[in-house]
Amino acid sequence: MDGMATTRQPNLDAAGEACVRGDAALARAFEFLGKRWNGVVLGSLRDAPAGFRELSRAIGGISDSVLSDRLSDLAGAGLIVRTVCEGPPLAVSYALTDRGKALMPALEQISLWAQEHLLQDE
Amino acid sequence: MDGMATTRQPNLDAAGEACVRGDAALARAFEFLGKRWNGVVLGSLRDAPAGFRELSRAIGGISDSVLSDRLSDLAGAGLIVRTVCEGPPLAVSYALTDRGKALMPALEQISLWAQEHLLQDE
DNA sequence: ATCGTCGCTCGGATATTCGAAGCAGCTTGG
DNA sequence: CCAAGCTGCTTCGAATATCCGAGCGACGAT
Repeated sequence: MDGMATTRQPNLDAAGEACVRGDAALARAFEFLGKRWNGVVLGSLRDAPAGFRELSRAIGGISDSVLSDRLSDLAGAGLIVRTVCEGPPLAVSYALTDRGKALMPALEQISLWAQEHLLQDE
Repeated sequence: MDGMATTRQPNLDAAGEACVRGDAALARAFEFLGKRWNGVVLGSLRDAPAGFRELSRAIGGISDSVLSDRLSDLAGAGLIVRTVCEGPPLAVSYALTDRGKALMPALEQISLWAQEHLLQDE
């Protein structure tokens, strides 16, 4: 061990910081994706817009309050839009924005990975 | 009412099951990725194995207790391995397994998305 | 011996999520 | 008409998850 570990160059350089290995961008992304249902909600919107109850059912296992929260978050972040269809029957529809759509390839990749490596348990 | 679903057939199609719009696989994946730091931890391990403190610093903002928890989770799920290097200096090293490595393309995709669509706000 | 680092664990605050219930408006239907 | 079901949420209390700081044993350097 003598030769090698004496110095520690791994990720601190004299100048200062900003040596974030894990990608600051990745970290930023996971401030959203790391919330319990955000990823799944986005995935449910992948193929088509949907209403509140529709999402609730499609996702399964999420509570109304949380879904409402997630939807607000996502809308606030500009990943989805909430559209109210007046008419009489008063329907609401959530859909992906461009920013949200741009995330779909990543989600598909994850889905693929899950299908191959996480089939149903480990 | 117009359109669809006149009767209460939410979204079951005749063929069989798997009508889960959001992809069951995606949902499964987000049982891990949806936990607050899991994605970032994996991302930090992308290029090279690392020790506990090293990860703690590289990630920044995570507490020891949570990091420890995440590491256990990930190890339990078979995405990373914990290797103890005896010697005297007693070092521990966490590294991705094959399963974990297989997830990297997806993470890169997410990172890319974040760089383009999530540059700096909030 | 004293200090600093590494790899964790423990305890207690604080934030997040859950699950059920409630409310208003519209629709079916008896 | 009025019960009963649907949709789109909101509120509440309780369970969980996460955060933060402190501490412990082992080791190396000073």
